[in-house]
Amino acid sequence: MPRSTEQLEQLRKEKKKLIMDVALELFAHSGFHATSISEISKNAGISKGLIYTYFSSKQEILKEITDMAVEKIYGNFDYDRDGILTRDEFVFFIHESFRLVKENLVFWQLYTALMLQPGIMDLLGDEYRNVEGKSKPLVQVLMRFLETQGSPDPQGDLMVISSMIKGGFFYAITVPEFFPLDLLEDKIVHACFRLLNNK
Amino acid sequence: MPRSTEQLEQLRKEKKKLIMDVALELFAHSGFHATSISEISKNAGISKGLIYTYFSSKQEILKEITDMAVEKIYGNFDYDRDGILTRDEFVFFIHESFRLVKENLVFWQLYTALMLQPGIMDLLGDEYRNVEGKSKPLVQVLMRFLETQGSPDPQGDLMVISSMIKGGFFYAITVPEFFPLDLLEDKIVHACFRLLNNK
Amino acid sequence: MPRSTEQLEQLRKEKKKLIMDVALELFAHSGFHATSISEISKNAGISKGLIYTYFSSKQEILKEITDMAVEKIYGNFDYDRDGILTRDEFVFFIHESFRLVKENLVFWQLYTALMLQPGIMDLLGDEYRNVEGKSKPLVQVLMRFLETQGSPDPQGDLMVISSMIKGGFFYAITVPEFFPLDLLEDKIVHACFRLLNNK
Amino acid sequence: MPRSTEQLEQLRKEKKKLIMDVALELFAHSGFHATSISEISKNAGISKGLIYTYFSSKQEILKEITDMAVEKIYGNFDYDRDGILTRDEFVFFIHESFRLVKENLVFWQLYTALMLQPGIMDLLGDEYRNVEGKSKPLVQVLMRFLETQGSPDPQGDLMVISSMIKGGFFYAITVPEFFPLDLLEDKIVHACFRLLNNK
DNA sequence: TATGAATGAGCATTCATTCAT
DNA sequence: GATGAATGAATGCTCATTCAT
Repeated sequence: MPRSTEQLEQLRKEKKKLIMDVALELFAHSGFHATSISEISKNAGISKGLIYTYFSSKQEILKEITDMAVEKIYGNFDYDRDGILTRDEFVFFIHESFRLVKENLVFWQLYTALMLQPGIMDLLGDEYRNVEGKSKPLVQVLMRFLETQGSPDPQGDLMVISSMIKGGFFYAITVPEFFPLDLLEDKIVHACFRLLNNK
Repeated sequence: MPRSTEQLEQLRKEKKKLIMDVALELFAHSGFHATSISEISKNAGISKGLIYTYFSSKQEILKEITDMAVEKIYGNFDYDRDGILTRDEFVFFIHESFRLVKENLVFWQLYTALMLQPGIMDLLGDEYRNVEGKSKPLVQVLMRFLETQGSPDPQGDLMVISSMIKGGFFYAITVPEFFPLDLLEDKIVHACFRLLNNK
Repeated sequence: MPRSTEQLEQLRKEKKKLIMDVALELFAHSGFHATSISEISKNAGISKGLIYTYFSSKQEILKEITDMAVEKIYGNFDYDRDGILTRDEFVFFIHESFRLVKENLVFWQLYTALMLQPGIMDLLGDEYRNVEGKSKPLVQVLMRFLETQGSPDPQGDLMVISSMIKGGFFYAITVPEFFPLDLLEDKIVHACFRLLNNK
Repeated sequence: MPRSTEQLEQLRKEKKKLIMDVALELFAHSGFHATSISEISKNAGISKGLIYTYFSSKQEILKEITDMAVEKIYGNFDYDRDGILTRDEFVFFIHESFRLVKENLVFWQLYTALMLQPGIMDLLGDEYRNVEGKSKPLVQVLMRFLETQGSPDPQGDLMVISSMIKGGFFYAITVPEFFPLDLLEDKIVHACFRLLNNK
């Protein structure tokens, strides 16, 4: 007699997650192409063939990893609320962003590496636009915030602040031991206000 | 009559450079693993076998590309001079850095992608430390500059300014069309002084 | 309460037949090797595993298909009766043969394809000799018929008539739309008598 | 220094032919799907990889085999000349056809097996129409011949004669030891005239 | 009986590398 | 120096078969 449907469903979910976790780790560490299905299966303690019960191809593993991460990351990141950021919300927004990056370091490492290799991004098709697409409103929220703060040059400040945050993320992802991250966050928040206050 | 030794030497150098240029372009565009020796040879208009008279392996091409680029980039970048930066020198320093990045976009793209994949970095061995190693004094020069400018928190400012520059580079490398780069540079320089002035 | 033994037996038989019917269709359409057990199970609406309670291997499905078809086809084809064919019986014999082919087109297609691949035939072992073996008396009956009809060259006529019938079957199997089959049958019967009459 | 172009060209041609010969033998014997590239390479005494220097895929080997055989077979088979067959030409035509089949038994075995598996034929694309296409005028020539011979039922006779020849070919291909082939040819030719004479 | 997750050998194909010419 | 034929290990993937449930 077959196993109960729920049991099976549960089993499938767990195994799928296991594969994705292992794959994410390996992809981030050695790159997509340098990671073989064989390696993934070995690290996951399963057979090569089983992977294909859960994913139709290596690419699909990548795709689903991206989807999962994007869902997980942006899912509960309600930066947009009413579209208007107060000062407190802005502080919260930056710290929240850093928290997300720190909590998903491995994914962001993979994602950043992916972004630098258009060849792979193309494989992902529309999915990747999830990430890029979802970060666009973020820029708009930031822009509006700079305007409400009375910045005399919102566009210039946006560039500078975006760069600062992006750079901070980059340090967090590539050499987290280089700067004490919590300190870096504070300094960045602080710097933002210093820039805004001496309009 | 055999050609003179120098002529031969010259020919070798040119061919080697050709191979490295082609390889860099392809590595940056499609990634190291997705680029085959066959492709490199085809794009360089030579035979597969010939590549192996210049390089002992595919990895060595990557290694030498890194060496060459580091040499070329940091070779004539005398940011250190007397170890002390004046304000003008600081401005020059940032613009010079951006110039270097813009002029070698493809290399930096490859290099950044590489940095995100320890797996490949490890293959390169000590060579990669050239880049990291050579950038350390840069940080020190910056640090001293911040101190001479009377920054009340040189370490914090270093973090923030480093992040800003790194982030700017990242935009330059990944989405150069996103921000007008020249403008971005100016804004970053300007922001630095705004930060330093409102100590 | 358990079902009666016969009921169970009946169920088993029906399921087995279902599998064989589905398999025959798929084998004939895409070939033995290109048809997977997975596909068979899907088309039969059962699980992969269940197939193995009815057949010990993929090859065995093929074997049993052949057996079944041969049984079905030659089982109620009493061409032999008293071993002597009258003219009417000869006519009936040819039409009956065509009917068998037309009614089991898919099987004959598979069988003919199989015959052309000794590799697979070998796998089937003795079973295939069922078909070849059973067709031998057929040839003898034919031979005797030609003799009784006073053919001056029974062996030659046997070759020619056998070829004609075989060729007709081939057209029926591969391009049934090429010749109107009923017409073809008539013409063949007619040709046989024309050949026999102008001894 | 590289080998001379002609030498290379010669080498390539020979090796390509070797691969195709071995592949044809194996395909005909065990079928396309049951024959692995590994087997082909082993039988040809070369490495697996080398096959891909000459053919881009397994399918392409099949395609080129078909092309080659069709070229070879129909290339010097001028059945059409002036479109009109005399009696002598008709005799020559049948014997020539049998000769072609006997000389390329293995190919025709493969080809016939292929025809019975639409799945594979589709892989070949337009190429296969070469064979089918080239045999169409043949039918027309035959038809005209029957008319000039004063057949009262050219269409019926075409069916019967086509079947006879096709069946003869089938015996030649599948069980050449069954009928003495030369005898079979004569009997078929003879039967044709018997059919035509007793209009 | 029936399921489908799991296995692992096998397949077509790719590619860094070697070497005879 | 220069070529490209040749190699064979490795890759992504398939599939007949097994087995815990």
